[in-house]
Amino acid sequence: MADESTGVSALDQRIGFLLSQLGAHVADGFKNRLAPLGIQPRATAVLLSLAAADGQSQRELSERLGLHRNVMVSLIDALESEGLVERRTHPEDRRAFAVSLTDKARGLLPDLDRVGRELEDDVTAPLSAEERAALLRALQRLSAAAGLIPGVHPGLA
Amino acid sequence: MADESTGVSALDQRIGFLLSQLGAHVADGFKNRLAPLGIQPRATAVLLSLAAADGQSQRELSERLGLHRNVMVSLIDALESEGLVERRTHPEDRRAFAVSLTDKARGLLPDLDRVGRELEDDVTAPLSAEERAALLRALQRLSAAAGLIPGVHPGLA
DNA sequence: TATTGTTATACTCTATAACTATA
DNA sequence: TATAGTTATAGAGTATAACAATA
Repeated sequence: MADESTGVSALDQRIGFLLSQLGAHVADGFKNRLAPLGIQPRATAVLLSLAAADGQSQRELSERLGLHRNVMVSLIDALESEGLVERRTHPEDRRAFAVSLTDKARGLLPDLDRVGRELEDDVTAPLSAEERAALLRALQRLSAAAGLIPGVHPGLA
Repeated sequence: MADESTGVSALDQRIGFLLSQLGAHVADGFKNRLAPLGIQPRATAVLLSLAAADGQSQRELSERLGLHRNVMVSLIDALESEGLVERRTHPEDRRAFAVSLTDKARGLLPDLDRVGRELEDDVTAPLSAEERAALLRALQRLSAAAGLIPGVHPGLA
């Protein structure tokens, strides 16, 4: 396993390295496939979070996605100028906005889902259905054991 | 699988998302474990590349690691000021340097290897030895099929 | 004429703090 | 007094182009 001259294991024998390498590759692929839709990964995270719970405040979105609230301002600014979200008056707190998806954004959700599915199909193409299912279960267990919040990407921050 | 109200699959059911999520987590963990050694992931990549082939020029290192040559200048500057590499005269090209590991850097290699092993053990703790081996093989196949160069991390760039 | 290493420049990102209006 | 959103500022990081020495 270890190179005789250096005593250092090859990185491609390391699960940690492979996870990180493949993870970065997948993240790049996702970003590239998103580009034609004119949307970025962070914006996607906001849209999906709002799809699950519309009308969240910017603070709620920031906390859930692990971003600083200052960053959320320009993110929502961009989404609003693209007509994908609206800042509505918050029903319970006049300091806050209730950020809400527009119809245009709802029309985009299936595309976002499709991009994710196509990417997954491409990346896992070498695996049989059984191997794919086993990999999914293994990754879910590792993610849970690492204390990662389901659906929250640490690289967004 | 898909949420009834939105038609969007949960991200934690997606192999692509999980790979990216875990990959970012592992990369963070690696960076954190490296910090006490006073070294960064990029610098680690340079040291490991030199451990495999000492005396490479900055251009060779740049190409192999997927970094721009301008970035390599400050990277080597930092490593040199820390006493981990030396710029020697290149035996075949007087424009170039032969970047060489110092004894101090060679003494650091086992630590770098240990960090990678400890991280892998932590991340894969929930898996049996058999499951771990199966995961390693699956990730190796996916990495190869994706056209990734063994041992080269796309996120370095 | 092309290439290696270097430097300068502008551009983007990020982090911190401070401000306003509400609570 | 604390919080939601915003803005300003400085620092880090990145990309581009240009330069001197050498091929």
